[in-house]
Amino acid sequence: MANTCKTFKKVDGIDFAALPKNLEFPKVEAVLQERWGVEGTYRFQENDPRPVFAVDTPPPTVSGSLHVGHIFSYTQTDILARYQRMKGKNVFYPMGWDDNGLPTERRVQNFFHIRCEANEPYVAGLDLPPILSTMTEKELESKKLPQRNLSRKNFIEHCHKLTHEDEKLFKKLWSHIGLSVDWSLEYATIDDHSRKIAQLSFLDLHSKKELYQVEAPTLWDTDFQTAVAQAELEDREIPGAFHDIEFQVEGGGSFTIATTRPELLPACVGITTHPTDERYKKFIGKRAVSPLFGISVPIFGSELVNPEKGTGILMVCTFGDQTDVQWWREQKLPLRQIIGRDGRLQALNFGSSQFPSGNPEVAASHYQAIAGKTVKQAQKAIVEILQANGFLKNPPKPIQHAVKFYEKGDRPVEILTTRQWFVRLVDKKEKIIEYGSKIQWHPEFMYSRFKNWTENLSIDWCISRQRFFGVSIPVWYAVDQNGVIDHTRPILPAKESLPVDPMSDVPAGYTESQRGKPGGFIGESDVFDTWFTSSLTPQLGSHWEVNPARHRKLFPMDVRPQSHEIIRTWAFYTIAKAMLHEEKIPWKHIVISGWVLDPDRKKMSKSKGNVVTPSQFLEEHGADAVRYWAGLARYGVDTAFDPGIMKIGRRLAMKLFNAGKFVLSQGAVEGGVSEPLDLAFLAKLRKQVLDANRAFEDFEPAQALMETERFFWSHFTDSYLELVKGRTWGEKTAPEELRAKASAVHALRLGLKTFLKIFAPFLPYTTEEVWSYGFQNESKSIHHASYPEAADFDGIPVGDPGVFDAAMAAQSVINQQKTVSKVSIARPVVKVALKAHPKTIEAFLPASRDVMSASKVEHIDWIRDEALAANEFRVESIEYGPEPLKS
RNA sequence: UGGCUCGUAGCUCAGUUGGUUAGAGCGCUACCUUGACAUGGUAGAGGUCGCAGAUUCGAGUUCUGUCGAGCCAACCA
Repeated sequence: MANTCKTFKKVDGIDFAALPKNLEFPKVEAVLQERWGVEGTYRFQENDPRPVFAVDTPPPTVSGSLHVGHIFSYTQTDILARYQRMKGKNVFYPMGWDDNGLPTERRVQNFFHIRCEANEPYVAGLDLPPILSTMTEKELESKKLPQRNLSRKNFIEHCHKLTHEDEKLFKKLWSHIGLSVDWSLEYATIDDHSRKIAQLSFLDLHSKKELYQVEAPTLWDTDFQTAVAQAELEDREIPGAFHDIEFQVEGGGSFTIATTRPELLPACVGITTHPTDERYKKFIGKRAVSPLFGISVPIFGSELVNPEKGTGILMVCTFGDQTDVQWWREQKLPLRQIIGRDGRLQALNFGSSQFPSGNPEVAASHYQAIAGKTVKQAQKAIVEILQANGFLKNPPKPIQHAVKFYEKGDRPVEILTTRQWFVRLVDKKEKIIEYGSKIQWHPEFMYSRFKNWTENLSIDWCISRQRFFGVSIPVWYAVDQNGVIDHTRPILPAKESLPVDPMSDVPAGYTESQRGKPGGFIGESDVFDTWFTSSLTPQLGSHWEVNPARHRKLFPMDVRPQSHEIIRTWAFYTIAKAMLHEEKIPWKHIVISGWVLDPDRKKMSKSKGNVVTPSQFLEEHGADAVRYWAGLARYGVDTAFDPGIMKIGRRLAMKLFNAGKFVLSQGAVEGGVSEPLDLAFLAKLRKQVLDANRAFEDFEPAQALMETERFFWSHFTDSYLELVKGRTWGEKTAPEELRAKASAVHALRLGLKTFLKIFAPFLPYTTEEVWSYGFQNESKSIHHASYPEAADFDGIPVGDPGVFDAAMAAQSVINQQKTVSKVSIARPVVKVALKAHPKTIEAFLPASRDVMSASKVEHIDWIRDEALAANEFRVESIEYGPEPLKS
């Protein structure tokens, strides 16, 4: 709808009357996205001498699910980047995709209903359609279709295919929300460059002797069938039960242990109790016999046992938990592995040296009932047998207890003895903490999370995973003449040959025909923990070991934005890596964003079904409004999802647009700022500029937004704009009138320009649009304009802010009187008697013409009263003129 | 059990190094369609700052204790 107001006219080729009544978001967003892309507005200039501001952008896990949490934290980072860009920095702001790893594999498996099977032959050109496009999940489930087995190579191809599609969705969202990312710096953690850097990291750590490979008890997820790291564990409260099982002591006597894992009875390797426990200390040094399986095990004392817990005496198994591992090491107990990699109880040979049963046949018959079962099924079965044979002293006592899970898994982790690669970290805890302390944490208290975690670290970093879609561990092993693999001397590739895939590439000095043959070699099939690669994001961006000049320029980076739940993984590993590789910190600042909670203040998660999808809110409120909501949140503070805040953001954007239209339609005029009210306003604005700068420098952009917004409404649109309208309306001819008008127009334009710039990092679309109506001669894009600073006000006489305060207070008190009298604000006032302190009157007088004009007051009678506070006005009497004519 | 964070108006949150009468927005109520904007404007009601002590001339702000919420870890036989 075209605007017909007489205020609007054509200025500098812009027909303000033709502009829409309000900002049309979807249209403007699309146009500007296109323009920024074409003009390369956010391009990093590698050969530019300006100081760099490098952002270590989190590569999002490409899992196809986008939620408001993404928008929230990425927008906060973008705001920082935009501020630094306007500060004249050469901003390095890449985007990566974390597309490998378990979440991706799981999604690909479900999406195509496939499974990776190492022995399956490769099928060239295989391109499966997504199964869920032809049937619903329910139909799929009811049909019980078997998953199709794919070769490793075919499986990886499908992973690439799906992640590529998912990345497009992310990119679309990022563009819509207005991230000022340089898309020419796009990368994926599985691409050749990332694989190369990750493998270089491996070689470097290997040469520094910080890597080792060992066959040892390892945390194992039975669903994914891979080793996992301590950092990837989480506790979950699940129901369980204490089972009281009676053991006989050799040479007489008996006792009852309490266990939550009776299915591990065949894996029992010892019994322990507290050395001072009067009930049991007589048994220490003797041996006990496990019921059902008749295996003789030693009884030993240990300070670690809590006499209060259970029955005060317990069985040590292979392996119930990490304490079992400790006892196994200390007491040099035998190994009785009964749980297989698939989480099922594997076949055992009772009577062998490993399972020396007193009665192998009986043991085997008991075990037959649980062999091949999952842990859960086996538990149920063995409880029945124990009960039938009278070994269960009491009915199982249900409890609720915390059990360790792999954070992405569905069953508790087991501890299995497997061969894995580790990075030595436990011996460097203090040094890692020291490096962490050299980084500035925002908010500061997040450092204690990092410190706390590092202090409690007890296991080295297991970096090998028995998965498929990941970065290969770049080693081969020699196979000797007897066909035995020699793990002790891994064959490493040359740096120049990276990246390599040991499953298809051949080590130097061998030929492909020797693969897997005696006297030949075998490639490592394991891949890296995804954190091994993503802990290198700064190095991926800086091209560490590949381009030294670029690395020097970008590393350490300036800021790492991330959320707090991955301090123990991403932040921790990144700090450790930078320290191990170069004795450096990876970034100067780390900024921790809070979580988005649902309106009931619960954490949003897919399983709870309370996830809000971002696109609907972007469409409903506009990108700037959503950004406003994100920009208002302080770092490290969780924020409830609240569309109400977005509405306010939209209101601010609209107001900026309309105020911009009004100011710019005045055109630029000759002259300077001379009127006291205008100088007073600019003096206040100057302070606002200083505050905004300080807030950003302190990493508190929310503060800048909040304060500027308040100032914008109260001092600009609601007051100053209204106060000077009288001087801008209509055709002016008298020199004094022209001068007064010019003063207002100059101050209005400087004010608008300053507000646009301060809001630009938060509201990039609205500000760019309004900027294009009047300030493009200063800078094509507002996002390259210089951030406001005190020097912008040089050459303008410093006004007395008191004039502005007095004018605002007087205007307010007259408005108030009109409201109380229930007359319109436009009602003329023939005469008003105002009471105020003499000093307030003195401050007011220079602005009296503007206030009288804005409030339609024809005459003021002053009453001096020293008892009133500063800027306190009282209406003693008021006489209204007739209501203005309505047209 | 330990570490960290939070507790201010019905709701969402500000409140800088202690300093007049504790602020904003939303919501609510009343009024006003004035020439950038009704996706607007003007005003009003609404709070013993979780609780109890201590320091101080003075505490929402500092200290101690306590209650409640959340997070991270330890324990988890």
